[in-house]
Order: sequence, then structure tokens, then C-alpha cells
Amino acid sequence: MEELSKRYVPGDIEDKWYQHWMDAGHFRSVPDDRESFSIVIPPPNVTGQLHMGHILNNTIQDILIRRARQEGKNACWVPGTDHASIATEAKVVSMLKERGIRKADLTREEFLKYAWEWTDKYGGIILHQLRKLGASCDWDRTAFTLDEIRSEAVIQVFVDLFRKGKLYRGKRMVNWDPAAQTVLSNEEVIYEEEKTTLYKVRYRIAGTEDEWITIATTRPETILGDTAIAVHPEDERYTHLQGRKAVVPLINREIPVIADAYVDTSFGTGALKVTPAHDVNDYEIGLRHKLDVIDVLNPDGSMSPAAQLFVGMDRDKARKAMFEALETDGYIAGSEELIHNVGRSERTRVVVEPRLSLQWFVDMKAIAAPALKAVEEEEVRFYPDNLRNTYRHWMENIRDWCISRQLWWGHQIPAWYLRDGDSEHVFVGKDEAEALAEARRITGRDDLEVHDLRQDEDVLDTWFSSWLWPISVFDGWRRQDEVDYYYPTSVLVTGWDIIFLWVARMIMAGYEWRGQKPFHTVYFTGMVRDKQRRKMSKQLGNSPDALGLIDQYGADGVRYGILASAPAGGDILFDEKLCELGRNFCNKIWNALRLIKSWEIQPSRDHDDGRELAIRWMNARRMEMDTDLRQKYSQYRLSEGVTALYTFVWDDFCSIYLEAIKPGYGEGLDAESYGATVRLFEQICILLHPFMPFLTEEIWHQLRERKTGDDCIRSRIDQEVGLVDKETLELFGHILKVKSSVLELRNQHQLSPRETMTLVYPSDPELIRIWHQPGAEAVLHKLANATCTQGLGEGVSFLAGKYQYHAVLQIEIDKEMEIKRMREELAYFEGFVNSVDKKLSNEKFVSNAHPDVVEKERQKKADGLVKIEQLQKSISQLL
RNA sequence: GGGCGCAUAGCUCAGCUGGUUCAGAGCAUCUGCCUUACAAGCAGAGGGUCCGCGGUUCGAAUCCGUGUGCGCCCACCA
Repeated sequence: MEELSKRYVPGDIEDKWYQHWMDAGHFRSVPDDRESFSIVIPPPNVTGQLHMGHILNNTIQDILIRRARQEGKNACWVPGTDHASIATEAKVVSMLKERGIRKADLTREEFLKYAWEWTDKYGGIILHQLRKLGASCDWDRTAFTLDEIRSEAVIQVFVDLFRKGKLYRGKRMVNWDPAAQTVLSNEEVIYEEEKTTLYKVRYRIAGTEDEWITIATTRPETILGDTAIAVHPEDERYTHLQGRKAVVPLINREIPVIADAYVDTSFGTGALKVTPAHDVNDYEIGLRHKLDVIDVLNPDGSMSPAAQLFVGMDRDKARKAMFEALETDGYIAGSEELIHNVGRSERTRVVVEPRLSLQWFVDMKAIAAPALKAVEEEEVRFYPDNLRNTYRHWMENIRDWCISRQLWWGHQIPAWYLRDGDSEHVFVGKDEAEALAEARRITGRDDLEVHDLRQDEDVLDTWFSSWLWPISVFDGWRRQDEVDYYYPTSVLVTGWDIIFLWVARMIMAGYEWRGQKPFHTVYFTGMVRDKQRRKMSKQLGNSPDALGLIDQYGADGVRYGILASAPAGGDILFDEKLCELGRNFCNKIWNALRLIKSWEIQPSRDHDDGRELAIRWMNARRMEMDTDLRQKYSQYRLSEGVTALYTFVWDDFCSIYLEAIKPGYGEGLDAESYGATVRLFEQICILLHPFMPFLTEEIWHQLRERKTGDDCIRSRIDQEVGLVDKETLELFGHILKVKSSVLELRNQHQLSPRETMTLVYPSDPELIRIWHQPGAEAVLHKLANATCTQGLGEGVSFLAGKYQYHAVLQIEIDKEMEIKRMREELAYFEGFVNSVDKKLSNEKFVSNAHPDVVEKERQKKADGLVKIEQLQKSISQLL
């Protein structure tokens, strides 16, 4: 027999089995006549690195996929990556900067060449990292949101929406990211409370020497773009100024004082400077009052020539400079601190600038209805389901989705304009030829040629490709066979933070293009945080090195660690300690294997009653566990599932079963017991496999010789739930109680476990029945080194269940203490019986409560009375 | 401003249909053990006003109301 190491060493074993699974094609899925079970991976950023969020997410998906395989379903987990337009482009830009290349100096083609080089170099690293974790994806299906198939889907969808009139181009106030120099959707802006200064600035009233109106602003630099001052129509403080003109400080532009009900009289001074170019509400006011729009900022956030002052200076510096200039000239009338919400770009973290611009939008109201209904009616189920409320709220107040981005890395918008015309006329088509045909049709000019057209420079929001993912990964716009088989997918596993960015939109896309939901269930994971509840981030340095963890604890250990702390929905407070626990668990199981493999089979030996009973019990417990797990899977309580398995394996299998079955020193084991133990271990491996795939696969093969293809990953769980042998569980349970008491007594009295303890039990028919069961005494002897006979109680007493035992100890017992202890127990039970009795004598209880409950109470009372009686007897014996 | 959620042991949380075998688990702490699978192990112990108040009920950690504290989402503040 080969020598097994004392500790489980995961490294080589993991690589070996992953390669084996790949070679055997166990992850591969093609449509057949089985029921399908499919998951599409939330595609990580193509140039990303594995972090704790991925570990959590993909461990869960892998568990569900492996379990589905065991259930005999055709399980298909589709992997892939996201081109992550803005994030990747930012990375490429900074990489180029390091090489002394400015994006502005490159053509689009040149830039994309660099971007693809970058993608080819770093792209897909994360997918290899997922393999380390054990992710059993069908790698042959690896998709990329910017590959040919996915790109074609995006273009088709854009054209389709446009033709259906659900997509439009319009001039709106949008969120501008000055660092990335692109527009963002509302969902990509994060609002956070920040401390800022509210300045009070006075504007002279035109035509007066010393009449002023004072406004309050947090952004003095935008004063240069003011085109009005607004006051509330009924604000008496300013009635006399309405209709007059004020003079913008420093640049002396005259602007009207207007009345608008938007103004909050209680805020600041009650007078509002109106800068339509740089504030959403100001823009609205501007529309109402037909005000000029003066854009004082450049796309990069610096002051534009229109500002007249500080031209080219960054907005933050300009704010300071503006304040100083205003103060010097006596325009500052005061300032105070203000805490308000500031919107920042999700990607670049810079403050987002409201900006008026011409962009493409999806008319969300036109496509939202079926998606809202689907979740409302639980056609799509959410776990946890309280996220339905959040979803409903967003869907009911849905706003149009700005999908154009001023970037190069992404799907270029399939819209064309006349090369030298304005962009009034838009021609949308899947390619230039189609666009040209459109152009000819719309303009009536048959002489137009391709070179007369220019394509929209912008690309589409990354999510505009992600929302098609459940369909596009199956090439669902070009062929039907695969998508018909795998779609709707079974479950989506993702974080709740992208419920709007991604999940909601996928549901809408599903109904829009397939008339069907994209998945039956969404399992929302929480955010991974550190022990102090801080979000994991690079800046804080509190994000553990995911691959390092796998190296240190093994993939199975890490899987256990992340899962054990991860109930659905709630935040996950990740503690490396849990990985240690997982590693220890692996080691425990490994050592169970070592133990079993060390046993010699002795054909001459008989199978004895004790072992027979232990096997029966272990089988019953296994069935119980099996039933329990089914329930936990069906409710996606994976965290509970793995902890239940942990105690089941550790306590029941290792501490109890193996100890009960273990041959004595120098003895061998009968073949039947050995075989039964191997079978039990196998069945445990099956239950454990989805959670700890590597270890279980190794054990599976260590337990016995296997034929090719007989791998744990392909093992099946029974379709039918077996009947649990309750009687054996009860019998064995009682023995375990006695065992615990014996150990406790030994501990209390410092007795050696080597010395056999003699127990005496009272003459009770139930007890006699228990101890006359074949094997009962043998098991007790094995587990506790104690014998048990019926007889008169002498020595130290203890309770096991409702029965009182006595232990014959070779020590002096402290009678006083014994009596005191028993009297305390007695008092407790008397109180207990009393309260139960009270209940039972309450007529309302007896008549109102469930008959079962009443019966239970009666039983409690009866049991309590038995205990009292026995205690009293013991006490009187000692007296 | 609109909405959602949480409060149970030192920490993280279970407790799913109200029922004193329901006050639990794991970690941490403490005690004793290198016992021939495993010290990454084994055997034990202590630790609680189930956030406060009121109500429903025969009965409340559990249901309802309310107060307090905390977290989150959405909308939006010059």
C-alpha cells in the first residue's frame, strides 16, 4: 500500500484532477435529450484579476453546476469575459502614457491595435485563475463580449430597437466623466455625501450703485456661465427685484432676475444663480425661461474660452481662483460648510459633470413591462426575495438608458451620417451597405456612395452587450438549436450591486428578443467585506490575494471558507480564519481516509452486532443528511448546507462512526464492515463533492480501484429520497447520550479512559429493550469503554434522556455534593413540570392549542415526572 | 424626501409554521490531554434583560404597534 502523507497536500492533487476532468471532457455539454441545467457566468473584466467577489460568485455557481450533474442533468456552465469598455480603455490609456504615448495623438485604428494587444496579453488570465478554484466551466464555449458572435448580436439588437422606435438620439443633460471624457448612464454614477463650502456671493443690480442680490453656491466657477438669477415668485424679500437685471461679478454680464417656483426659499439666501449648462435643474429652468446656455467647461473639465476667465484651468483650481478673485473684489458675502451628495464616476471616481449633449438612448418604458411583471409574479425568482421591492421600484420609475460612450474600446454605434452634412439625418444599419441603402432611401439621393457617409464615432455602453449575454453566448441571433435547448438558463449568480446595471436589463432583453425570461432564478450574493465591514478594495489593501489563499489553504479550503461566511444576500464578512477551518476540514477527511486504508481485512473475522448497529445508524444519518441537503439546495441555502455537512462528517462519521467500527490494536476488520465503510465514505464524497471537488475526487480514487470514467464528478445522487430509519436513530441517540455522560464523568473525576466504567440502569421496560438490542452494549463499550447492566442504583447518578443511570466508580464520592447536585436538578424539573402542568390545567390552552402540542406537553409532563421520581429515589438512597 | 432591511453570547450569525427538550452554532476565551487517522487533533467548561416600551394570545426571541440605534437602495438639495 502506498504511503499517504499525514496531512492533506492540495497542490498537486488539484492540478492532477483538474487536468483529468478536462481530458475526460466532464465539463463539456452539448444538447441531448436530458433536461438541461445552464448557467452563464457573470463575465469578469477581460483584463481583471481574481478577487474575493469572484471566488464567492464562482464557487456558488460551481456548486450548483456540479450538483446538477450529479442529478443527471445536462449541466452547462458558459464562461466568458467582458470587454469592460471604460475600465479597459482607461487601463490601456495609462499603459500608453507610461510608454510616452498620448491617446490624443493616435488614430482610432492605432489605439484599437494597442488595446487588442493588451487584451491578448492579459485577457483571459482571470479565466485561468478560475480553473484553480475548480470552476467546471465548459471552456470550449468561452465567449467574449467583443468577439465576432457577440458583436454581431449587439449590432443586430441596436438596429432592431431603432427600427422599432425604441431607440433614439437626443440632446439631454447627461452625466459627464471629465477624466474618461465620456458620458455615463445614471447607474454608473455613485452619490456620496461630501463636505463642501457653500459660498454666498453678491451680484450688483444693474443700473444701481449699491443695490445687491446675494445668492448661495457651491460652485463659484460656474458663475461665469450664469444666465439668470432665480427667486421664488412669492418670496417677498425679492419681489422688488423680479424683472430687473443683475450683473455677473468679474465679467459684468447682465442677466435677468426671474421668478421660478423651483427655488427653495429656505435654502441659502433664497436666491439661486442659474447656470443652464452645468446643472440639471438649472437647465430645466433655462428651458422654461428661454435662457442662454453658456458652457464654461471643456470636455476635460477645464475652463473653456466661454468662461472668459481662468481659461484652461481645471475646474477645481478654477473654483479656488474664482473665490479668491471674488473675495478680492468684495463679492463674497459669507460662506458656510455644507454636506451634500456628490456624484462620482463609478470607474474613475472623479466628480461627474452634468453636461448637455447629444446621445443615444434606449426608451426603457417601451420594454420594461414584461420584465417587471415577470419578477412580480415570481416567474423569475429572486433569492433573497426582498430584492423584488428594490427591483420593482426601479422598474416602475425607469428612466431612459444612455448607451453611447465617447470611447473607442467597444462596439462602434452602427449609425451613419452624411459626411459633410449635419447629423440631423441618421442612417442605421448593420453595416455600411445597409446604412447606404437607408441613406439613399431617406434622402432620395441615389448618387450617394459609401464615402459620403461617416459612422458615429461613439461606442456602446458595455452593458449594452452584457444584457444580451444569456442569449448571445448561445449565438442566439444566428442559430436556434443551442439557445432553444439551454435557454432560459437555470440560475444566475451575481452580486446585488448590479441588479439594475445588469440583471434587470437582461430580463428586459430576454422578453424583448426571446419572449421569455433569461433565467428561472437569480441568486444574489452579498458584497465581500473584511472583518471590520469595510468593502474590499485595492486602496485599503484589505483584499486578500485570492490565488495566494488557494496556494495556502487549497481550493477546497478556500471554497469552504468563503461559503461558510456567505448566507445569500447579506454582506459577507470574510475572515481568512474560515479558510483555515476549511483546510482543517479537508485534513480531517483525509485522515479518515488514512485510517480506513490502514485497516487489514480479515476474512475469518465475523461481522459483529456492534458494527452492524453502527453501520445501520450511519446509513440512517446519511439518509437524513441527504434529505436535509435536498431541502437546502432547493432553497439555495448553500452556506447552511456546507456547515451541516461539516458537522455531519466531522462528528457523526469521524468521531462516532469510525470510532465505533475501528478494529482494536493489532486486529483486522471483517470484510463486510470494511465494504460498508467504503460505501459510506463514497456516499459522503458524493454529497460533499460540489463543495469540495478536488479532495472528494482524490478520495474517490483512493478508496478503491476505478474503471476509466468512474469519477466522483460523474457520480449520481439517488433520484428518490430513501426512508430514514428513525428507530435506529433513536436507539443510537440514546447510546450517544450515555456515552457523553460517561466522558463527562471521567473528566469530572479525572478518571482514565483506559479503565472500563460499569453502568447500572434501572428496571424500565424501555431501557431493557434498548440495551437488549443487538450491538447496543458493544457500541457503548467501543465509544465510551463502559459496560451497562440492569440493577440497583449505587454510586454516582446521571441522567441520559429521561432515565437515570448510576456509574460504579472506584472513588470516594462526596455524598454532600452529590445530594446537592441532585437537589438542584430536582428543583429544576419540579419547576419545569409545574409550568407544564399550569399550561395543561389551563382550559383555554387545552381547547385552543393544537392537539399535537397538547399531547407534546403531556409527554413532557410525564417525562418530567419520571425524572423527578428517579431523582428522589437516588437522593433517598444516599441519605 | 421615497423605499428596504437589521438589532439574540466577547465576535459573526442560525432560530423557516408562535408552544420551556428553544435560548442555539461556529469562532474567540478558559481547563485537561502528543490516547497507535488527524495538535490542522481530542475531551470538557464558562458566557445571554433575545435593543426599550406597549399590544395580540392560554402562550412571544418569533406576530402587531411604537421608540431608539445602525445599515443599505432610489430620488435629489444652490
